[in-house]
Amino acid sequence: MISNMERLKILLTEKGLKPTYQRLKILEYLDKHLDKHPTVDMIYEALANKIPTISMTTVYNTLNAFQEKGLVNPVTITGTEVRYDFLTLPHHHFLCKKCGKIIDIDIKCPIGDKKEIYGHRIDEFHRYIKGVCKYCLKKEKNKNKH
Amino acid sequence: MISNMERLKILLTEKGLKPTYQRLKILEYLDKHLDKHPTVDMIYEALANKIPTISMTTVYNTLNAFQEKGLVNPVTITGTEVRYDFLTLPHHHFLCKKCGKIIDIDIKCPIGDKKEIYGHRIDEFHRYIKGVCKYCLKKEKNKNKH
DNA sequence: TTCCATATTTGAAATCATTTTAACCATGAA
DNA sequence: TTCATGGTTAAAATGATTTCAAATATGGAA
Repeated sequence: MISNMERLKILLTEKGLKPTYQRLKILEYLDKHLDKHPTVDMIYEALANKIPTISMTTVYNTLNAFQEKGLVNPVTITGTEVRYDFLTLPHHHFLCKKCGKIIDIDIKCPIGDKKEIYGHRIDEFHRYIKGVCKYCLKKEKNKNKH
Repeated sequence: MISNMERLKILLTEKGLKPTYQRLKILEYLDKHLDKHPTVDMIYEALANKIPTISMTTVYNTLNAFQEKGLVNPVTITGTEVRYDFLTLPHHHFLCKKCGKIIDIDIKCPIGDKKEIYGHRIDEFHRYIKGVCKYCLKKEKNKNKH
């Protein structure tokens, strides 16, 4: 049975990146917190406990390298910060304007598989929705009851 | 016959913004260059000729005010800069990775009119595509002929 | 029209995220 | 062991955006 760390090590090597301790730890964090869509800062803060010498520059460098290799996708949905998304399957994002949570959403759409639109070649297809998530809607409803 | 400037003046007043000279000029620029999706800098540079005293701060302030009132939409498709989109009808964006141009696209999609998805309330629905525009594709083709 | 209160504009300074730089360190090959 | 290469680090530089306080413009009331 292959361990999770082994899996991530292989992933880095496949992408042509040396599996250094810092890169592995950053990748592990992204993998463990898929739902968080963390910022550079969140990753740095979380790892600084375990790796006291880690620097912001390393987190920036690493995320830029991951992005170039297609391991990670920047998500600029909030408009004020860059969040990072560990790439698994293509999916879309929902930003809750109340709690700020970013929720992964699967939207089926006929354009999804097209390779071309109005003569332009399609390489990437991104979608995002802003609104209020069902948890915040529920809270609002309960508040109004009293 | 109502002039274009009158129309923009009315638009500002309707939104609760005093139609000052600077705001009118910025709005006029946005209206005249719908296809450009300009940055703060592009607007500043273009207006600095006509209004030598205008400041960056004013352009920032004005765009932030326009955004709050729903006159303008920030477009973060390139990942390195904020482009501004003068709101007319809902539409989507195509970024050409060769020439950097942002092209407005009309995509029909069944989800487009939905008010809810997986229980979350939909307020805004954004979509963007990255690829190579038809003009750059044509250039590439011609190059290969020789 | 003139005066006034208020909102807007302005340039300078402050802030904040990100990148650059240069020194240091780790790794693997000769 | 030595060397070359690439990665990590902290400090400094950069660049976009915001804050601040003073100056100015605006629209309403007298």
